[in-house]
Amino acid sequence: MEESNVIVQRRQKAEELIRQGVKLYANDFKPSHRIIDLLPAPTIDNHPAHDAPLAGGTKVVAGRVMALRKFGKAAFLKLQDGSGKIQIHIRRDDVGETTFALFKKIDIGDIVAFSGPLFRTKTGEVTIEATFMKLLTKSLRPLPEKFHGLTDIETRYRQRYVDLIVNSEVRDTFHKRVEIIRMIRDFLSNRGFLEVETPMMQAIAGGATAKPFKTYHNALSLDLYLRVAPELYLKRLLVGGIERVFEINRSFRNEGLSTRHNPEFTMLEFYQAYATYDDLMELTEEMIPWIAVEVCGSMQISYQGREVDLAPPWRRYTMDEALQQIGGLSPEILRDFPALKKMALDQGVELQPQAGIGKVKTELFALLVEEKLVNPTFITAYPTEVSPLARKNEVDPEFTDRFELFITGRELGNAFSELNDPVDQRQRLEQQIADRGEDEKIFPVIDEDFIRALEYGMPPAAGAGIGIDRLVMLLTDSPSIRDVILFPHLRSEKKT
RNA sequence: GGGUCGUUAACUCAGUCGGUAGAGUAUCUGCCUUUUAAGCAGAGAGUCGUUGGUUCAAAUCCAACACGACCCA
Repeated sequence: MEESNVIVQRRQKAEELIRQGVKLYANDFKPSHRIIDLLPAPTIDNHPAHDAPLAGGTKVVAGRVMALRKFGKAAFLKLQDGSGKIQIHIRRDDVGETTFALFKKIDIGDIVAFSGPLFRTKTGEVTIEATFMKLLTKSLRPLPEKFHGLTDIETRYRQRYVDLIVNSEVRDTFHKRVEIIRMIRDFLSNRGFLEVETPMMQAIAGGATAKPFKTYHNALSLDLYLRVAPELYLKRLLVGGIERVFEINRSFRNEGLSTRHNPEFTMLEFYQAYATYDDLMELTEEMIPWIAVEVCGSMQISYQGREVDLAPPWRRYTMDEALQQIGGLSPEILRDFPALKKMALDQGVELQPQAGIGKVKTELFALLVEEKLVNPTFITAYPTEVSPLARKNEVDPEFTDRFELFITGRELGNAFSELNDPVDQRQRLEQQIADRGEDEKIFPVIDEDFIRALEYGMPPAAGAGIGIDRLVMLLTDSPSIRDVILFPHLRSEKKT
């Protein structure tokens, strides 16, 4: 670790304080108030009221020193706790020689307690007139510069603790993330859904087409995989009689990283017996706008400079309709497999030789349509070929009763009426395994226990998965998934 | 995996034509009892991402590598 002169000086200062008998890391002190509770409630335009009366009496606060303006025998400083910031005024004549001498050793970044009455400065700022000060934690490393702050993206992700100290909008984002997840819990719980936890370590990583992480259990002498989806376990619970069930938790995919992909990510999956994908469209269309209003204050939000209107009802297209009306394909070519395949190949799509028309359509959809779906849009009627766990449509078994939800050009959700015919399910999984290409890392084994569970009888049901990270990105206007994950994965820091 | 850009003090950034390192903040010293990026005077602080190459001379030119960002696959 680097030892800049600033850090060396701070270590020396710390040693000097120890020699003077000052505890650098005291933990025998409790604040009486959160800072935010001392400040007048903000007015509608978010400015603190300048004439609101202040609470009387001595207030005790603790927090991190974020700014320091010294004037010889007095000083102003900004103290930040988990709730907000307040200004402290300290004068030698108020606190006495001894405390003021200690105060002179305080650095920006130290965690300090102050107490005293509230007053307003001549500019109207609510301030604590300190009559007492106690060092709680000495900081040995300097915080980033006060004006520009910390902007280096790599440092922000690698040292998120610093990012959180100095960038209030980062704190806001993660508070909103928690709020969004809590609202989803409330929404589903209020509708009779039971929250469960299912295995993250699975002997067979099923439920999605994705490459898993592998690990090993010594005592069981067993290869295990980090799950790529909770789906097959949640459906076992439907079999078990839990008719409304959901899980919000991590899944893991051993694939590339991007602004939209982190190796571990958070998914909501929920399943409802005696429901169809239509019911889940309605549920989703209700839930997300409700969250948006609570978190953003409106159903009309802005994402990376684009206006997005989350007000229901949302547009619905079948995949074929979307390919025609948005992708610009003719109805004729949609029925002409060779022509369609040639078009895909000409556009640079890589196709396995055994790819059927459903796979080709899905690839063309991703290429030609997805990014144009800015306002929320349900795409329905996915080809059976690309939907091994979804129920076939009663009228046309080439398609499934499935939808995906797109907002700002990104897939946010995936849902379908669940396939609960164990014979069909086995055939579909076997077909998928037979069809997989050399490079596709679909898990090469059927989860026989899942089939066995279906053989006991799973009630007709529909299930949906919603990417929580992407939902949080949308509602916090964050450009990268790394902005909504506290500790995103990066390559190892260089060791030199 | 491919392309483009970036990496200089703790932080934010300059650095011209290749001539041996700069600013602001932060830090240290002195002055300063209502400041708001406080002010004034002074000081210290660098493996210029790493390793090679070209050159009398490299932060600067070339190559490889590392890490990051964005775009593409």
